[in-house]
Amino acid sequence: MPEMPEVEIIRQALAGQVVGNTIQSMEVRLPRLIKWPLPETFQQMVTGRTITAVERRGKYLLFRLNEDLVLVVHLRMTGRLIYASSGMKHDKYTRIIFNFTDNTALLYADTRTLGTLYLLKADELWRLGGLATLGPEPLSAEFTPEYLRSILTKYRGTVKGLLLNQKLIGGLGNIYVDESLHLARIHPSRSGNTLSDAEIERLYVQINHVIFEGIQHGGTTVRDYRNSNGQSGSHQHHLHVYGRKNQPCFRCGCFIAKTEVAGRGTHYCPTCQPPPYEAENDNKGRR
DNA sequence: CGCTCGGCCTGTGCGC
DNA sequence: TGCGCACAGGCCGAGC
Repeated sequence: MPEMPEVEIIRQALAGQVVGNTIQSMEVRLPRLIKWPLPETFQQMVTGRTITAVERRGKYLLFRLNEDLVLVVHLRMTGRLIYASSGMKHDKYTRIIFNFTDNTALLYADTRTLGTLYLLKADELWRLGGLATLGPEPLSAEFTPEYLRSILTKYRGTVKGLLLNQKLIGGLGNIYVDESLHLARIHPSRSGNTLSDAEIERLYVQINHVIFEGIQHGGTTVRDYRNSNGQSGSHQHHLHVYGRKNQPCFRCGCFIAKTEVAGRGTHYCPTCQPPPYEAENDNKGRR
């Protein structure tokens, strides 16, 4: 579900809603979502703590608590965090509830229950593998054209597989990968090490562009995504290929195709994004 | 080591 | 209409 822009929108809203709130009690309806420590321990440790900041790294949300504790939440495919005023009804997908002393609450809801929660000491975040190994994020100073080139040139798998690998770039997911490859006019099945300098530059620009626009539009709501106030984003109205199978490409009018690349449903324009053999011969010819 | 793929879950939508 | 199957925005770990 949520990719970096959606998680960032949630973070921004929650930062204004829950910072300063103290957790009075915690209700665990589905213990298996709590991966560390044991649910009972988690519950004891979090009770009485105050939220001091809400941060994000890649698609992870980090709630800083007093006494150097960090509550880490990953929403996976269908997780949602909702700030609830007192008396708000919880739907049947509400799995975990943090009740605050002012009678408001933070609800963790999740349809497919793939989400994960952790509670760690600030100096033990390295224990969380996926978080500790996150690569540079789009829009950050560490994410440069040179960095993108350095990882592409030694990558023999598909460029889509590379972009989805959180260890190489943190925060991209299926929608924004398809969108950035389309705008950069690169076929998702191309091998990373076959991209020309011009293609790498275009890809760099478009990754930052789609992530920036996604945040500007409050995220992309395909089905489950909502911000912490329960509102949808609007970036789905600005998508060029994702979810547009058999609809005309905005650039050339050809029909958008859908296949599978890197194990994921993949949308692209067969004309604007020429398949590997063609594009790679093209590059050789140019050099 | 580098990369691909199945599994984890539940709900929805499509084709027959 | 009803039913079964494929697929869904992510990640981890097994396996090649």
